[in-house]
This record gives sequence, C-alpha cells and structure tokens, in this order.
Amino acid sequence: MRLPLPKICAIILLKPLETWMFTTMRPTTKDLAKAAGVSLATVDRVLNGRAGVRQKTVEAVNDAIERLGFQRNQVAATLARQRGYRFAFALPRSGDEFLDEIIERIREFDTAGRAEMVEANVIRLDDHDPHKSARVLSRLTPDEIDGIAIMAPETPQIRDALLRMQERGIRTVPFVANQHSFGGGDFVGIDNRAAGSTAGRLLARFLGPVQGSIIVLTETTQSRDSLERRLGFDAVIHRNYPHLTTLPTLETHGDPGRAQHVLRNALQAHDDVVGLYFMGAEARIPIEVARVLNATNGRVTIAHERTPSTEHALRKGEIDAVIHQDPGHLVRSAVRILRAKCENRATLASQERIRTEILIAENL
Amino acid sequence: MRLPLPKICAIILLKPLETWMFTTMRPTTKDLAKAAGVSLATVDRVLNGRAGVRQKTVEAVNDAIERLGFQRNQVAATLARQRGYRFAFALPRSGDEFLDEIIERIREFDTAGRAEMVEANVIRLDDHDPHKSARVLSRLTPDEIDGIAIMAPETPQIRDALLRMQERGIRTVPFVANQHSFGGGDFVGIDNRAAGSTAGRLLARFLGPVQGSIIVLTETTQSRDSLERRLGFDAVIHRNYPHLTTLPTLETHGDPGRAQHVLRNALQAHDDVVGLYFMGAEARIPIEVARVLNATNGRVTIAHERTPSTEHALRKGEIDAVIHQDPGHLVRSAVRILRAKCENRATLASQERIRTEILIAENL
DNA sequence: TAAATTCTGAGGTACGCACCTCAAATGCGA
DNA sequence: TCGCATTTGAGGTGCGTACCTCAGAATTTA
Repeated sequence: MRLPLPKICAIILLKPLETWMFTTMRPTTKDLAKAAGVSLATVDRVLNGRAGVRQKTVEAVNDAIERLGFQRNQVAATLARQRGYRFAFALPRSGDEFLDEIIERIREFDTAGRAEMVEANVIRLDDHDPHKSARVLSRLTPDEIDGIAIMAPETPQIRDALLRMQERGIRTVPFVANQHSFGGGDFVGIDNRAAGSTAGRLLARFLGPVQGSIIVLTETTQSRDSLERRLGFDAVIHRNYPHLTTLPTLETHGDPGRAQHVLRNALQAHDDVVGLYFMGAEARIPIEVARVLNATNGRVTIAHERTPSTEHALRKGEIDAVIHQDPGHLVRSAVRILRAKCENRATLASQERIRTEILIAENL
Repeated sequence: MRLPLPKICAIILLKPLETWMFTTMRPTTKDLAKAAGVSLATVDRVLNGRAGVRQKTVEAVNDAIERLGFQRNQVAATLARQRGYRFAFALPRSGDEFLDEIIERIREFDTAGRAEMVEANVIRLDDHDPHKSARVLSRLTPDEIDGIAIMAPETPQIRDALLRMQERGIRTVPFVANQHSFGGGDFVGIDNRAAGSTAGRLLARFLGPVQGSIIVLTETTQSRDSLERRLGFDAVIHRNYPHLTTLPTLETHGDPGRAQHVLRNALQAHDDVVGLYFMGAEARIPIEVARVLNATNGRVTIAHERTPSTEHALRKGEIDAVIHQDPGHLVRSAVRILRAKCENRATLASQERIRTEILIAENL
C-alpha cells in the first residue's frame, strides 16, 4: 500500500532553506480497497454513491479514505468519464455591453477549456417571457449538460424549473444578477449593496467639502441589483455626508431619448447637482446622453462595469471612477463552482468571492 | 476519422434561442496519424518534440493538426505523464505580511491542486546572499521540478542560475517583485508604475483643492518596485496637481525605530504635510508608527497591499485606500503560465494581467 | 431449512496520451 | 550498387478511474 505522505525533499542538501516537499506517491483506489479490506468494485460503489452497499461497508471505506488521506484523482476521473464537463450560461436575450463582455469571456473559456475537457455554452433566454424561459430550462437533460449558471429574473416559473433541473441532477448556480442565492448559498457575483456603498463613498470623497445633490440614474429600479446598490449608496451618503443630497432614482428604460429627457429635467429642477451615479450595468446610454448635455463636466460621476463606453469615458475624464466586477473571474468562478458540485467537492469560498473593483484612468 | 466539429444542439427545438453547441467528438492522436498518413509513433515524436523526424514529416503532421483542429487532450496527457506538475515559488527568506499572504495562497493552491495533479512548493532564498541563492537554484533538476516562479533580486548570479535552469528544461517566470521581465515577456505581478500613478491620482483626488506636501515612506529605495512606484506617483502629481509637493522618499529599512525617527523629523520639518504615501509592501511598520505619532489623522494616507495591518487601518479610518494585487490571482496566474510553458501552450494575456486594485473600507 | 434477496468480489474494457523497444523501410554518400 | 545512418512503423505497457457483467457469498425472509 502506498501511503499518502512519503516525500522527497527537493533540496535535501540545503537544510537551512525552509522548504516543504513534493509528494511522490498518492494512494489510489487500489490502495483504498486493500486498506478497507474490500474489492475495487465496492470502493467504486462507495466513491460514486452507487446503491447496494451495506452501511457498515460504506463506513469501512470512508474510514480508510480518512486514514489514507485518499483523494480521488480528478484527472483520471475526468478521463474515465468518457466525456468532458458541459456547462452552460443562461443569459437574457436582451443585453448590454457588459453582457457582451461576459459572453466573450465564456467563448474564451470554452476555447481554452477544450484541452481540459470542459466546455462552456451560452443559452439566451427571453427575459420578457418567463414561461418560455422555464420551458427551455426544463428541456435540458443531464445527458446534454452537467451544470448551468443562471442569470434570470426570480419568477415562480424559473424557480420551479431550477428545482426540477436540480432534481434531474443538473447543477445550478445563480450568476451575476437577478437571482437569489438559491439552493446552497452559492452565488457568482459581487455584493451589490457593498458596490453601492463603494460608489457612494468614492463619490463623496472625490467631492470633498462641496455641497449639493446627486443624480442617480439607472435602467430600471425593478431589478434587485439596482435596489441593493441604491440601498448601499444611500446608507453611506446619509450616514456620513449630510451636506450631500441623493435625488430619487431616474430610469432610462434603455431608451436614449427618455434618458436625455429625464436627465435634462433633473438638471433643470436642481441647480445644485454636484455628482452623478450611473447605477445600472448599461452605462453607455447615460454616458452618451451626459455627453450631449455636457452633464458630467465639473461634476463627479461614477458608473458601473468596465465596458468600451465606460473605459473611453474614464480615459477622457468624462467620468471619474467605475465600479467593476471582472467578467473573466465571473465566468471562471461559475465553472469552478459547477464543476466542484459535479465532483462533490467543496470550493474555497475565499477564492470564489468576486471582488468589487474600483477603476480609475490610472489602473485600467 | 472523427472530425472536430460534429455537434449536437442542446436545444434543437428552440431555434429562436441563440445558442452555440457542444462538441461531441474531438480528434485524437489516432485521427491525427491517419490524417497525416503517418504512424502513432511519429505523431508522438512530433507532438513531444522528439528527435529523429524529417522536416517534411513534421510539416505533414503539423498540417494535419491544423486541418483537423487537433488539440492535445491535456487531461489524458497529464495522466499519462505518470507524475503531476511540480512547481515551486522561490521567495525571499525575510518576509513581510504580504509575503505571508502569498505563501498562504500557495499552500491553499497546493492542497486544492493535488486532485488535479499539480503541486506547489515554496523555496526560501537568502536575500542577502545571491551566491547561495544561485547555488540553490542551480541544484534543482527537471526530475524534481517542472517550473519555478521567482522573486529574487536581479544579480548576475541569479540571472545566470535562471538561464542554466531554463537550459535544463525548467520553466521560470518572474514573480511579483525584484525581477526583470526575463526570457519571454512573462511577468506575474502588477505594473508598479501604474500602481504608483493610481496611488498618486487617488491621493490627489481625496485631497481635493487642499495645498501642501506629501510624505513618501518605503522600506528601501533600492528596489525596482519602489523606484517604479515613485516614478508613477510623481508623474501624476507633478503633471496634474501643481499645488501638491512630493517630499523625498523616506526609508524605514524595516526598522520601527528608524521609521518613527524619519517620520517625526519629516513632520517637524514640514508643517504643511497633507498626505502620506506608504509605498512599500510592508505597510505594517509605517502604519504602527503613524499611529503612535498620530500622523494620518486629518491627512490622506494611501498604502500598498492588503494585509491584516492595512485592512485594520482601513476599517478604522487611519488610512484612506490601499493599492492591492490579489495574492490568490498571483499564485494561480504563475501556475497557469508555468503549466502552459510546460505544455507548449500560449496563455491568454488578458487573463493573466494582474489587476491593480483599489481598496477602501467599503469594498474590502 | 430452503428460498429469496441483498451484498460483494473478480475480472474485464475504456479513456487519450506518454514512453518504450525493435524491426523494417528509406535516404544518403561513395 | 552497396553499406550505412537516419527515419519510420507496429506494437506494446501503463497512468487512475468509471462503468460493466456475472458468479458466488452473505444475509434476510418465509
């Protein structure tokens, strides 16, 4: 039997150097079987949760796993599966620039992941028809797909479809927006309340002692994200900066005309506007409209998500900071979580926390 | 022969949904051999760069690779290697809190990587004895180690040791600090000039219209990192904020006593200090000293690297922002780069760029 | 106690590639 | 054209696991 911890010291002659060593041999299922006093077949049954093993035997095997420090070799396991992992990202059909970035990262990941037998896919859901979306999700079978990251509104239909998918053995994880943490505390994305707080703090710090009011502009206040960001934003401003006033949230509904209208109105109604907060994921429209109205000039402006629009505006000094979440990290984290679920492994929470990044022109 | 692109459509009945499909079969070395009209042995020779193949044959195989879109199955390749990947991080013996964080992440990675047949190791180098360090590195053989990430001063000895390691077939990558980009443009770490600029911009923005001078404190000005950060910092301040003056860099040499001395002197010599920039990786000492001297109170202060010290100071409001690079990303990126080198693959530059993060209390 | 049921073992194949050996074919120069 | 070195082919083994079958052992039930 090969023990888990025989090591060779890489630099045995250099004792004074602190170094830990490389493991040479790791116990295999064969070692496990011998240690547990059962056959390979039984070990396989236990490891893969197949039926037909007495409780006592299961415990004997688990005991041996513990004793040997056995870890399944995922490389061999993946190869033996005869098929790679197939993950999908269910995203809304209507998208913004940030969504485009995410999709590009998924494509990149898919290309790179081939060699590791991991594939990533995008499914576009009709965001205005929860029934249809739910039907699409309900049609997926474990044959086609191992796991799915979902960005979809929290309707009862979707919720139900998710539950049924999980029952069929498809792993799920809520992704970036529009979803409760659901079915086990996993969630891929930033804490939007903290993101709002960050924006608020930064806006106030950049303003310094200047007094006045702040315009808050977003696509729609209906979304959970907007709500949370607004909460975090207001909390910081109200608690710490009484000389600043936050105006009611304005909505663009994704329409440049309307955006221009509401922004112009707000600027006319309040002659003391010193800051703007573009709260939604689609900052392109607010930025363009603000450019036309010359609204950010002399005011501090903060937007969300790095996209070509925000990047350009940041470089030109039209806006002052961008609160961001890295789409590459989002994608890779989702895949890691889904894969860990497939393999019944835990994930390192610290590694999977998506950072709320602050971008200014200098650290783009 | 199996083509690379036969697909099954996951949602064939849902045409209106945009979706790309899952690849079912990928060409194997066997397919490659058939397509190139050579044997498996020859394919193997070409793929693994073994000698004894006519140029014309090599081209035929490469041609077939191109035509089929062949990608080596890294899962199978890793399994067949009969041994996992062994990577090491050569780090200075004397460390700061940030180095501790990095080491912790290496440990985490090592634990998690076991299942993927990747091991990570730490080798501590004596930073005051380049000869000894070089000797340590020179002793490493490809049997023991596949690649190494190196944080060590750029002495001729080290440089030489690195070259010889590369000749022996050990992959290397400069890591975080003290190293030129060396041998191919890879470097794991942030752009320190940009980091300095970021710090400068942020400091100035937080200060607003306030006039005065800024104290810059670091461990030693000898290091390349300090130099670059200072350059970036000064560039931003001088170009954009003429009402601010940057004072000459003060050095702590890692000594709290000395730190307190130089800081107190500087504060006494200049009664207009409005900001502090703790430029080194070890902000603990400056923070503690500043606390004793009550130096940051009423002044804007920026430090580098998230550590228990900086995190605590940020939460307490003793400092205003931290410029950070994520140690987890550093470690994983180094491993990805080393592994890609081992497998003769390219890496996605966009994925490997380490972000210069800005942390404030709200986005910790 | 016999029969039915549940559990277990032994053995196999497969995944895609790395690495090995040895014989045969090919190309080359003289 | 021969002899030699170089190049190629055929075949093998092994990595650690998944997944399969079927016979026989152990246990439970009637």
